[in-house]
Amino acid sequence: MTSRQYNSVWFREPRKAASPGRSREEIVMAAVELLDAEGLAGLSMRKLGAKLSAGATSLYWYVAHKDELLELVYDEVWGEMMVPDPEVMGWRETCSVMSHSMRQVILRHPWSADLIGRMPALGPNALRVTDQMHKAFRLAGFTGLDIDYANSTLTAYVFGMTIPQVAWDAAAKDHDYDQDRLREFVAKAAAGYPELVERINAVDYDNPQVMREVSFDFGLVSVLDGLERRLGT
Amino acid sequence: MTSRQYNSVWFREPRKAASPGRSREEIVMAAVELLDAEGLAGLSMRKLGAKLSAGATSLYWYVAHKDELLELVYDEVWGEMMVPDPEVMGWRETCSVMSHSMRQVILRHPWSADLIGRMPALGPNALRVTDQMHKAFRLAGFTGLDIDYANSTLTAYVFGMTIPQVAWDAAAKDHDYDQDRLREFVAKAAAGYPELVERINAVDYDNPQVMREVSFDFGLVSVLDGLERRLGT
DNA sequence: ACCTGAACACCGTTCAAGT
DNA sequence: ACCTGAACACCGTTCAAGT
Repeated sequence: MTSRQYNSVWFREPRKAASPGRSREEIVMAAVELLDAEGLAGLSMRKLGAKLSAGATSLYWYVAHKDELLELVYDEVWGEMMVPDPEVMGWRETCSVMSHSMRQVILRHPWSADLIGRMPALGPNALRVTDQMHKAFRLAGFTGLDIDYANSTLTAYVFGMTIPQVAWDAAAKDHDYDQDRLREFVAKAAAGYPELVERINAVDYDNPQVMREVSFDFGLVSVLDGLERRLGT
Repeated sequence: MTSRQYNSVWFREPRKAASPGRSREEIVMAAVELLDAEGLAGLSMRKLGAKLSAGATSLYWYVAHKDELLELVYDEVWGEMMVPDPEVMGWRETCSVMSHSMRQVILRHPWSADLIGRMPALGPNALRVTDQMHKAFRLAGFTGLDIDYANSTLTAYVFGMTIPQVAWDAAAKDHDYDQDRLREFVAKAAAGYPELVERINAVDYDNPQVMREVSFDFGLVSVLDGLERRLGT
């Protein structure tokens, strides 16, 4: 395999821009725009180069390879997540706000869902968010490794809830938003599974967004309750 | 865009094999092997064709496109998940066993982590697992949509906990398993974040597997406690 | 009905050559 | 120091042509 040393993007000073639109910062910005518009599959070094009116391979002066670029855009996503100060909001409220923000950011940048399983979140923005969350859990009363565990649990919930949702949205978009057909499809697929059939009609297909919010909050409250229980109050 | 109708793989009868190693079943099996060996990026129609001693494009007789093949292998993964009968095990134990099984399956097939955000789980195996889980939550005392919500919450936790772990493993493998360097790297990256620095040395770098298990169980118990709380006992 | 190879329109990345 | 285009080794997919 590659067998390179662990020298992350984050440890090399970004090279200075020589022409307009060619700093690391601008490259990353353009990449995010391209990703938002065309998804992960729509980002190619060639297209990105063109967008910056540069030769496709010019970018390799600023980024070692595409994966590095993805590390950079991934952290950009973390940069959009909001974490209130747990000292003024209290830990539960902090967790709640942060969870909703995290979810919204991923839904806003669906391609980021694919990156979560691809590279660890080690950029400065990710670390800042994690740091704040650790603070929240420390203030809540967790100590030692339990701080990490509690944070992992909450983050896992948010990711796990949001990532498959992105997949659903993508499938729906790909197949022309035809809610009725999708519903029919699911009903047909679920036929023969008694438990599924039972409740398939209970689902409110007309207000999927609302149902999702309710579902998300149900789980969030459950997770926070479960964590609170660890505090042994 | 493509704008095709919602006609999933699951509704077309698989075409019969004409030569040995060319049924849908065998194609999927070979694909899983290739994926296990070389990861998602290592699966190409050409390589898969070669593995089956077929022309690269012969596969298109059995599968409409690569995405469809991925849907099939994805469901294969769901087929490996074990769900005990909740009527004999009780709901909490059922959830626990299923969660660990789900996690192990994903770790065994790391490429599956990438598919979770890419396509909905609508295959027969996925439906079977979901059906069983719904049964467990119904027996637990949940009713109506709460059954869906509870199941979503648990599944989200397991996915969200496991997917980023796969990313870590991939990064570690890519960078030569050098635990010491990785540790040093993380320490350096975390410098400047007081909460992170504080506990970075508490992490047991020598037994990462053990820590992960502990972490997973911590979160799992929390989630199950939180769900139980919804039952209002 | 099933399979093939050629062809098309793409990729990421390297590298010698330019300024 | 920075950028380029050509080139290499790949992709997924289509399709006319074979049996």
